[in-house]
Amino acid sequence: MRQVGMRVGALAKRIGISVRALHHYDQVGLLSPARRSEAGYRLYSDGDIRRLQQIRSLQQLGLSLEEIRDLLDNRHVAPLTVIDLHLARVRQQVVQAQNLVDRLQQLAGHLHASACIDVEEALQTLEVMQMMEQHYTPEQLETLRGRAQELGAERIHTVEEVEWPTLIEQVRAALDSGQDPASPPVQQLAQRWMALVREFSGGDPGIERASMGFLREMHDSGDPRIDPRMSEYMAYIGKAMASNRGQK
Amino acid sequence: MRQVGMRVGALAKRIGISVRALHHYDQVGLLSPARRSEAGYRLYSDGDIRRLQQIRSLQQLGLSLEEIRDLLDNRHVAPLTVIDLHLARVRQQVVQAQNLVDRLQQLAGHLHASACIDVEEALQTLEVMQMMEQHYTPEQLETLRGRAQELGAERIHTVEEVEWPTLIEQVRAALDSGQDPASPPVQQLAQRWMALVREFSGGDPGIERASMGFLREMHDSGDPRIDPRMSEYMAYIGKAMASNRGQK
DNA sequence: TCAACTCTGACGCCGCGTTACTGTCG
DNA sequence: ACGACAGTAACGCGGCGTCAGAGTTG
Repeated sequence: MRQVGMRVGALAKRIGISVRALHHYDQVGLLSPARRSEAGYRLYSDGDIRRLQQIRSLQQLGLSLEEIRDLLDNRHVAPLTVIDLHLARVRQQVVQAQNLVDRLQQLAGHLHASACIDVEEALQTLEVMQMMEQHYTPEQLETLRGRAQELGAERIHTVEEVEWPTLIEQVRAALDSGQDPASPPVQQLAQRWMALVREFSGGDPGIERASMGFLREMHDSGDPRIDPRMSEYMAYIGKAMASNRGQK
Repeated sequence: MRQVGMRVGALAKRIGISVRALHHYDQVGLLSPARRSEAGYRLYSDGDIRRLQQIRSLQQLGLSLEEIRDLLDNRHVAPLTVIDLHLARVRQQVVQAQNLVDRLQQLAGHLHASACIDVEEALQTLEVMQMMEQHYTPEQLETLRGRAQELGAERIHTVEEVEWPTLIEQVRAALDSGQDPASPPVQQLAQRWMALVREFSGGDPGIERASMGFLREMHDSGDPRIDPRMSEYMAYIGKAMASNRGQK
């Protein structure tokens, strides 16, 4: 019995694998049975079984069938290199999956907090968060989080949904009516603008600079949540602030 | 320009995606352009762009295209559930990847330590380690590791490669020559057997019991590294030990 | 007319799962 | 002659990459 070798079904059951898998290994040249019966049945030798066990072990380490074949067949591929490279890959996977977990937790947090918030809204929040993580340094993010807590969710909501839109609209009106940036009304708008920015940045110049890049990036990417004329407004307010500094 | 919509190439460049991907999204009904030109060119509206951005965001969270479609199309699939479920999946991924890292590090350690050790040898070590992790409790493993350090690598090697094989061979000879398990020579072999087991188990009865299951498992799985008559030897030695206890 | 773009259609990847149909063994 | 096996061949999954060949646009 042992001499003639095992057939696919028996081997599959013994190792805990599917017959199809064995067929596949044969097909790709990873494990071909030592012999065939007259009827063409695959007959696996003890050596084949050992090889199969090695294959399974290496598979559980996450190696691809091709890598396993190279490892077991070619002595010239250094196991050290293969394993070390693979280790680096898997480490990378862990990091990325962990990042995913973090972001998903944030999103889940938003969803649970705001009860029946819809996907789009949560996604907007998430997108902004991701953008922020790209544009601010970790310390700046820390500072911003601190400011946000001081201000409270209500105040933030008011500013984002009421005060900024109102201010932007006033700036647009002033710009379109051709008012001089140095004129008192526009100066007042500029003051208000700076006040709002300061309220969130906490006066940190690094954060204010980063915010500029952040806004420009969102604008350039054509984000429809950003007023397409935002750069005009910013230039206009910039002139107003410059004339103010000039006067002083 | 904005009214007629963007064509694939432009949209692809703007979002940072391939044209093929957009074709694919259209094919699977994830994102179909608002209109088509007379020549059949896909023309994407601003709404399409927003949707595409949402798609990309959800993709970066690791959701499948199908899940994304369901989330964005059907309001009846609760985002909470989808996200929470996915979060659980990704957490699982992290755990498994971390386990992989641990095992790979062990393997890499063996490879680096024994310089030019070949794959098979390292794999054997690894397989045994995995078997051990299944059969011993974490505390037992801790104990075993402690014992192994006390004994030193050299002593372990001697026992595994010389003393055990020698003892097993003597037991086989005694068994095959039909010696009475209660006879003094066999009693001595049993003493030696127990001494070797105690040297590694540290006398912990839980470990000794687990080791029995461990050996039997390896034997039943037909591992060619285990002497196929091992269970015979164990029964024989068991009798010897029993007769010893009976005498006492 | 030419380049740059667009279209559709089809195969390839990886590790098999899943039919579907035919042949062999006891 | 039947049922439990074996064989080969083929498509399918996910998310596109990558041709190939033909038509459109500026």
